Amino acid sequence: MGIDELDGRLLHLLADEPRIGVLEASRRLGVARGTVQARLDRLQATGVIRGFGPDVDPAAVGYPVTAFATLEIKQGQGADVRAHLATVPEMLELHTITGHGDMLCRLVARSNADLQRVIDRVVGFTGIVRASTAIVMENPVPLRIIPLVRQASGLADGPG
Amino acid sequence: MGIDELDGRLLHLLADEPRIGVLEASRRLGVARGTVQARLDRLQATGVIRGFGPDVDPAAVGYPVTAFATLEIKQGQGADVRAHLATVPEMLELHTITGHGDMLCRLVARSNADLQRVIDRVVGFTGIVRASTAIVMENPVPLRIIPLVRQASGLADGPG
DNA sequence: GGTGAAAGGTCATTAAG
DNA sequence: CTTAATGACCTTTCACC
Repeated sequence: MGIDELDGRLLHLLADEPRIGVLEASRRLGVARGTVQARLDRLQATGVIRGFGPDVDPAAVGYPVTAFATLEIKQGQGADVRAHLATVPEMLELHTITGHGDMLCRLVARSNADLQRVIDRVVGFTGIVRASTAIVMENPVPLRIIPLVRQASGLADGPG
Repeated sequence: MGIDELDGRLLHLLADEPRIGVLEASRRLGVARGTVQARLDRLQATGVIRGFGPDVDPAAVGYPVTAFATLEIKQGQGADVRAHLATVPEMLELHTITGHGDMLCRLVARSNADLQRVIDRVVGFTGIVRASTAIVMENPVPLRIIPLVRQASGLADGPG
């Protein structure tokens, strides 16, 4: 289940320089080629590394506005609502959560005005009782994983 | 600012098969290698592609519990709170938002019990007036970008 | 450790806005 | 005229056996 210190250093290296090769990585880590290859294979096989997909910035493709919407769902309508939300391209992420609301989703839009259109499309569905939206103003900490990897692998702070 | 249809197809291809090479991509897209290379360079230079960092699953490294916390911040304490939150490895993402709360953050933990420890660490800071947490039960739509890329580039549905 | 393949760079030519 | 695509060539580097 866990990852060790070498896994942590490898992940950190890959995050810093994603286009690094196995050979170069083995040099930086001070281990044999085969070791890096085996670790990489294992990390992918166990699902630690889901993939290396391009990290696309929604703002850079014309969607600079982000918002989080909490949706209250009518009992028994969950599956239908999920299917509906999945068809909205501006809906980037959907969670079912505890608490007063039932679902939390991340939305993007071309502008604040456009956000209204997106929200209308999202909530324009029977089964959604109520929606409350919070617009993102700043993003002081963009989605990150390295600090957690350090924690999980027992790495110290500082570069590794 | 925007991206065209070829950019969209390239991003889609990269998302599908992240380890694809420039040469193979050029074959699949039916354009010259230099074209793919130029598009890739431009997409990265303009910030559309932030990087190709490994997509690490927090659950697979021992943090299967996800939660969203809304924090109400005392006026003028924003910067200090941000700095504090940034030191918490289990805090994966931080936004400042409109609405009743002032900040929204994504947290992970080793268990529901461990989440209490994380929350205590997060809110154990002067400047945070109140916190409300929603635990994620399911994630029907994990963070995705391709549908938005299609929308932005004018691609039709279906594979491409 | 060797070998075939691909990445990355440059260039001149050509097409399209 | 400016921008982009193309195919060619070359060198270094890597992945695989």
